[in-house]
Amino acid sequence: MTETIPRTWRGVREEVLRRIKARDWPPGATIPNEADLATELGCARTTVNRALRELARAGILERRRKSGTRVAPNPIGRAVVEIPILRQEVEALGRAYGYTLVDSAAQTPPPEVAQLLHTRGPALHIRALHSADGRPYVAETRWISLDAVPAARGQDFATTSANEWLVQQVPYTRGELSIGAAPCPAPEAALLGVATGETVLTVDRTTYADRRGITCVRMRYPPGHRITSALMG
Amino acid sequence: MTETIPRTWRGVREEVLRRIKARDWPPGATIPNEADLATELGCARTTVNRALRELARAGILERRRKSGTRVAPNPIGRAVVEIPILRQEVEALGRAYGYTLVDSAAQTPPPEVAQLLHTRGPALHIRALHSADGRPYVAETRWISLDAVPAARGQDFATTSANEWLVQQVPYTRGELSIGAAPCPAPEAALLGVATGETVLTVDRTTYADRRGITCVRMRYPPGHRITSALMG
DNA sequence: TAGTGGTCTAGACCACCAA
DNA sequence: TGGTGGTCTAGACCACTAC
Repeated sequence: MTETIPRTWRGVREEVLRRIKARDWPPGATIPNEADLATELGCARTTVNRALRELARAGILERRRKSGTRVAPNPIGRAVVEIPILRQEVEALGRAYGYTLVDSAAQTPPPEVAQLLHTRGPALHIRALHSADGRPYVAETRWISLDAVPAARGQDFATTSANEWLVQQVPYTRGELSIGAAPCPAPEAALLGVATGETVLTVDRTTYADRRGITCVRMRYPPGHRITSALMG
Repeated sequence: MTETIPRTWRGVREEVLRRIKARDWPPGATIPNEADLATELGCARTTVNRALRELARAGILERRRKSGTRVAPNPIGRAVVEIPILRQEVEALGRAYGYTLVDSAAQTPPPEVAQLLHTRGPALHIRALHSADGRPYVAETRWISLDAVPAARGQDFATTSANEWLVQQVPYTRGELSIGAAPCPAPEAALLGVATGETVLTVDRTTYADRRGITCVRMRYPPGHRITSALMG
């Protein structure tokens, strides 16, 4: 009963997954190298490489030159949270998008912001409210580094949100995301229509182009909002 | 000034990104096919394919047979949230992990849970507290489908958390994740040491094996906790 | 039906790194 | 320094789908 494995990279991936689940290759175990696997499964090493690469990206395998490939000792689930432009996010829900700039001014940012942005220079401080069907959707508090994005100084953020403008103008290469629940300060609480100090869902995001900090933003959502995502096993 | 692009898939990726950023290929535009790009850049089509595939996975490009490859009209940022086993998450912080089973009983789940799990049968209801250095880290409220995981009935969750046991025993194939801030009910509030009804960071997770619901769990974190992640541009 | 991406192959060389 | 994964190549065939 030699079961035939499709000689495709997906077939190889399935076979490897099967052996992991069957504990032929338990967590932490080193699996055969690419060349041996290719011989055993009757396909090219390139095909095995593709399969193992995908599994490594999914966190199932860990690969290192010379020492080989092993089954990840600690299975880790991953969820991919998508961060679209807010206008599109709201419109995708079939609701009318609204945007209001509250204030915008070049200032010296507080130390913690300056550290995040890797700059000592001035930054543009922006507060805005995004709404859906006329109701508060999210309050945005943002700093934009004028060192990294001098063009932001002359930009009018009353009609186009900084969110949208930045995505279109200044591609970032990496960033950090932090989600929590924190008390909402007065200005943003007023925008959201919640009590000052009420705990709200808070998302912090800092983005960089290479090593230059572009912007850091704090989004506060009114009660009931949920961030959803698919989970990958 | 024909600048030389490294004939590697990363080099091709950078060149494509450069053209997108330079608006040579604006959002929505169709870019040359793989064969033409390979000729122009002086590399094999396989190399171009790899580069474009990676960009498509990152959401920068959209690819379809016959109609070709185009720049994604709506740039979408993606963040990958990792969900390790709680014990490992706590220990990775250099803190002592603690686990306490609060109660565990087979019950008929409420309708909303039954719907999530795709079952009308009984389910195992579990409440537990995970702690770090003796302080509450997260309160877990879980339902496990006894249809999908009959072995859970005889399992002792007093020493090994359901979190850990399930990951080891029942690989899931897909799931859903939902993050929000919601009032904490009495039993969990007591565990976390917060006031009943206080708003706390709440993470809901439902996992499936194929189409069978395995488990759905609600994690409630005490004030101050943050979920962090890297952002991919 | 023709054009485009998706994949496989066999071979080759390189880069990294544990022993 | 040798073993392993990382990648490139040139060619081939296949699968999907817009026309």
